[in-house]
Amino acid sequence: MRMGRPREFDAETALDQAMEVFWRHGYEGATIAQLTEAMGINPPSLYACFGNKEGLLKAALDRYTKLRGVWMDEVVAAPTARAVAERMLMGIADKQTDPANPPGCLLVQGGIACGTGSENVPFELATRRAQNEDQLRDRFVRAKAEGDLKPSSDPAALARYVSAVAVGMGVMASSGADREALRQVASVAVQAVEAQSAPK
Amino acid sequence: MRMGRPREFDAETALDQAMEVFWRHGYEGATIAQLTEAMGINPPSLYACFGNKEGLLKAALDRYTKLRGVWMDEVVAAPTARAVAERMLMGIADKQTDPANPPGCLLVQGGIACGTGSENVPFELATRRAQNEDQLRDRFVRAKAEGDLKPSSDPAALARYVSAVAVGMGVMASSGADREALRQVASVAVQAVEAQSAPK
DNA sequence: CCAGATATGTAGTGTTCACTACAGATGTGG
DNA sequence: CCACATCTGTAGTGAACACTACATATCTGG
Repeated sequence: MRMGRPREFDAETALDQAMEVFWRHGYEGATIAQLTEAMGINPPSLYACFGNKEGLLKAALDRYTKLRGVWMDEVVAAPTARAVAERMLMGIADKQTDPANPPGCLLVQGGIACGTGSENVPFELATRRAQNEDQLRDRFVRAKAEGDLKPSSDPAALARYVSAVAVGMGVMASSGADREALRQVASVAVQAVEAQSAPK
Repeated sequence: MRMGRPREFDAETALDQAMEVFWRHGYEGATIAQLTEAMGINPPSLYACFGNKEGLLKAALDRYTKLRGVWMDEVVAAPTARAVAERMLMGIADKQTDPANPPGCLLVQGGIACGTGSENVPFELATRRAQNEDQLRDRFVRAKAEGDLKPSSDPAALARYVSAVAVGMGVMASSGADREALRQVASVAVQAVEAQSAPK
């Protein structure tokens, strides 16, 4: 099998740069010119490697969720439902205001609403947010089985709630909320989970 | 003063149609062609009346927040902080899944991230979301003064929290969450406010 | 060192976008 | 009825967009 000329850029490094552009400007707001410049490549290299703009977004999302998945594993490893919620929301407050990244969350900034021809972009983002929610729900199901959450509690509703708060914090972060403000939101939000926890 | 030919369309009716297009596709995803078709007018009429695309968005946002303001007044008229939060979040669950409108909230769907040249669109939306939050905060400040909220509570943090949940619910609604799912989120969320309420 | 295969850079392609020039239509004031 | 002002519909405008044709460069297998 013939190999041909090897590519001169590192795909993952380039993806990190593309991720940041999508994160800051959204899918529709990001232009190929911005993406190629940030990635340090020319359009033909981008299309040869990722197919098209949407393919590049999906690759960036894969990378994002993969990194995030590692962190989520740590989150759900917390001992109680309350600790899970606290670790998650406090961590999100920090992550979403980390100056190393654009503010907010790529799964929100990427594109909540899109124009004709990009309808599956919001769907793609929603699917990945739902995966997070599922992971959280499974953890809360376990917490209920362990007697950590009240028998009357609804693990799915709790997971959906925590997800909603996380998304809301992301939007706030992208519109300028600072770390302390987000931590206060997280701190209040955790109390609802605490209210569903069994008395010790 | 000369009057000239009168316009043949009703500006508010046309705005309602434009609002729906922005709501469904976002600012960048909405095209002038879609907007003019929905409004039943031609581009020159749009530009004569609203200046440009961004002017049209602002006019639509003004109309949206005006209608919403009436409802918010009812919300903050609830007797307790808990009742305010419940009325607001339950109402939002219903409004954001009302089939008469696109799902979610225009102040979120309009555009969280935008491309170069539309940077002030997200800012414009954030400003209007902040107005809601301010109204809520003022109400919670009062609740604290009345002894309805604990002395240790932070009205600004509570208002920010409720706003965040509302935004998160909007994103969920736009990605397919049904009314019951949103009501469950609201129901859980209210418990955090309850935890900040003074024991009766 | 040659043939085939893949990557790269230059320089475009057609399409779609927000926006407008212009001519005709419809109103008001004198 | 005329001068003027504003609106409307047709038909575009230049610019920006996602994407690509093509020539050249750089690799591997034989």
